[in-house]
Amino acid sequence: MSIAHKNKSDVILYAALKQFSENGFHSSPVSQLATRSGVAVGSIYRYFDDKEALIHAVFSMVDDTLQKTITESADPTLSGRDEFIQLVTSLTEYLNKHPQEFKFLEQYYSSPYGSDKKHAKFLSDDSVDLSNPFVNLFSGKTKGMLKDLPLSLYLAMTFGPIIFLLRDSLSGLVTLDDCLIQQTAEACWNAIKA
Amino acid sequence: MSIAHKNKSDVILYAALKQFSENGFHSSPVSQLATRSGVAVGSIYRYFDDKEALIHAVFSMVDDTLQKTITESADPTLSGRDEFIQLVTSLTEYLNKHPQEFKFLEQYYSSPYGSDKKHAKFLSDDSVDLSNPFVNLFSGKTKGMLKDLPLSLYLAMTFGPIIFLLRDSLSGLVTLDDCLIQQTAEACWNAIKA
Amino acid sequence: MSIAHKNKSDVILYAALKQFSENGFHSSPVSQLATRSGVAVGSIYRYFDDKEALIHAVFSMVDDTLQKTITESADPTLSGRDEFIQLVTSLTEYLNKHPQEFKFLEQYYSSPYGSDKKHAKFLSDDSVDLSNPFVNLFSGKTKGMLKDLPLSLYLAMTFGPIIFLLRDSLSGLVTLDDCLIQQTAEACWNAIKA
Amino acid sequence: MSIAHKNKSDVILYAALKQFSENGFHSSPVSQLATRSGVAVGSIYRYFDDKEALIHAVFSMVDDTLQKTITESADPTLSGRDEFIQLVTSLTEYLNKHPQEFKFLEQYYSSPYGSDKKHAKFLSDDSVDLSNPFVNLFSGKTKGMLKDLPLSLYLAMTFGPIIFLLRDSLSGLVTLDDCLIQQTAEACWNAIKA
DNA sequence: GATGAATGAGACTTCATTCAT
DNA sequence: AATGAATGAAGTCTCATTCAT
Repeated sequence: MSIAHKNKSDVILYAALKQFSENGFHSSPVSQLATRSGVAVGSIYRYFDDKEALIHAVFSMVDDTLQKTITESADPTLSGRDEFIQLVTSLTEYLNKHPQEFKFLEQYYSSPYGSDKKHAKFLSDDSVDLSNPFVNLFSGKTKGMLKDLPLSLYLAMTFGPIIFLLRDSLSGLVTLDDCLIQQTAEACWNAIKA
Repeated sequence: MSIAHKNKSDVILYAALKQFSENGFHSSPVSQLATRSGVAVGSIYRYFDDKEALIHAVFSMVDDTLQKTITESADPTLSGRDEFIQLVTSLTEYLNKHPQEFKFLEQYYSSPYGSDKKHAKFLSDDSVDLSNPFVNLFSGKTKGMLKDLPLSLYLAMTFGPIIFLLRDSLSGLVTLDDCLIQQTAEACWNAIKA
Repeated sequence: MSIAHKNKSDVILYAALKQFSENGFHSSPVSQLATRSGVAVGSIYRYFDDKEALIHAVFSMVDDTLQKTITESADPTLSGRDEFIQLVTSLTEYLNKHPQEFKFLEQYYSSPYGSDKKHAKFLSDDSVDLSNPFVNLFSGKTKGMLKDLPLSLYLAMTFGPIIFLLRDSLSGLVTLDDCLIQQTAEACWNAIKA
Repeated sequence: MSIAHKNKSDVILYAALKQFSENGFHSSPVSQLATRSGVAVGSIYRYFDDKEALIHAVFSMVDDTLQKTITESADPTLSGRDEFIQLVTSLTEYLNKHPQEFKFLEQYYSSPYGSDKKHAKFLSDDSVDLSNPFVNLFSGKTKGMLKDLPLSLYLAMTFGPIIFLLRDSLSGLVTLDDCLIQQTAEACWNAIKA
């Protein structure tokens, strides 16, 4: 099915993701979103209550895909260490290959729009959410393999470096290749392993 | 020297820092900056070319102070490990006690305004800048004490977790006390030590 | 004949009367009229040229019914005074029991839409229209019973108080019961009787 | 003092009164109000929070002047009947000479904006407001001179006919000259006198 | 005949910037 | 130097109307 036959609301969502990640929310007038979507301004308001609703909808789309990606990469047959490395690697690779999604998420979480959600499930400290593969991992299989630290620190030592490197990668300061990703994942593990 | 006698441009800068960190660039009309500064709108334009110039000036002010703070906390008499711990601790404590500055920097770097500067000196990968105490440390005293990794990864393993925790702290998800800061600094070291 | 089998254009007219009287012309988007009518937006445009035509059509419907009601209540066997009282009472009771119609008329006449028609037949000074029972009454049977005043003043002393009270009734400032209606009709008569 | 030197907010208020009375609230875009005021759109928002606030401000201006006019025309030395005639005459003459004010008030009270105030003091049933010369009159001097009717009916018999005639006058259906005004005032009195 | 998605003109409002005082 | 009233471009959103299905 060609893009021309896609759901119009999906067309708008993708165009908005592009526009937002390139220009930011405030430099993305609805008129421009409309142009990029190939629809009229009014049509956007048929699918989304207002600009804010559109932003949240883009977030949901991005977040859902990210979650599915990571969840699918979790391999319970691996050792605790190897599953950790695997998860970190998958997450980093995905975001590195999807810079628009990464930029959007960064912007969303640091904006008033995302302050509710605080952190996305995969980037967050929502410690009760066992559906998060990372939280699940830290709460289960790795017991005894890790230093005794608060969950929030496990998460900070995992996501913090990744996010930092992804930013540098976007800025062109760093080339985030497989080797560097591997090194990063191992360093993260070393930071928290017993 | 009381605030009343300060340079008028400094008064504006401080008021702008407050306003920007609390409300964001786009919810900070110049008229409001003027009110909070206790000056007229027109006066802001005497000291700064336009709103964007003011934003960059606030950044310079914040960045300068941050640099000075960290540079002053560097203690060459300590061992490589201890100096690292010391630097990380100082930086984290400073930003934790100055949430306005942290919020401003976060916002600045994720905005079009800060995309030029890429990363502030202390949060960055500007690898040639030996005046940055971290770069200086990784390039000198710690030689041989660390795994052989790219500088950018050293920096990512240092700043990434801090920034992540500071965000969580601001969101109220985590209490960033001395103990957690100490644990974090040590974990960072473990991540990169040989 | 149930409402479901009514003429589609009548269904639209009734829904529009409701909507207009409750929300006013400008807070009644055609889409909402469609929803309340249970028809599609496009269908409204099959029966009415545009929104303005619909408004005029609602007026005609309301005005026709009102005329018929009053005309039917005229009783030529009564004395001039009693027929006057009877007409005033009927008109007031009808409008008091049909607040939607009254609200609509008020709105219509005070809007650009109704400025053409000036005044509805029953509320007007259309002095040549003998089909209007009031005009008919003032021009015939009551000759000699009334002070010598212009017809427009007869009409003003008749309809003015009624309209005023109906407004107050709608506002909840007054309870327009049978007693008050009777008192009003008599006061109107006293105002103009010889 | 020429109009050019008037308070700018007054200039806007007068232009708005004109525009609203001629075209109605909904056919008076702020851009047109600005043009007629000879100011930029933005300037209107310096003086009034939004269009609604402007509408209310126009009402206050009109209502204040009307109140003052009527209050000043009250003559306590006259008999109850003569003071009543005097008040009715003054009110009618004032509104007849100020059709813009009359149109505005009609529109205001029949709009959502004026539904709070229900009725203006001089056109209303606010029965406790003795500062209203009419209410004051009906509650005092005329005791015993009037039929025993509810205050709301006194008011309806007073204002109803006037408003009706003023509408007809605006429509050109009637010429509201001194003679007709006098006849009306007397008919009103006859309607309620004992 | 009926439908309702699509359109885009136009309304309201904000706010960076200017400039006469 | 300081002031703040004035400006108008630009943004968000609504809704009457059209037209392909």
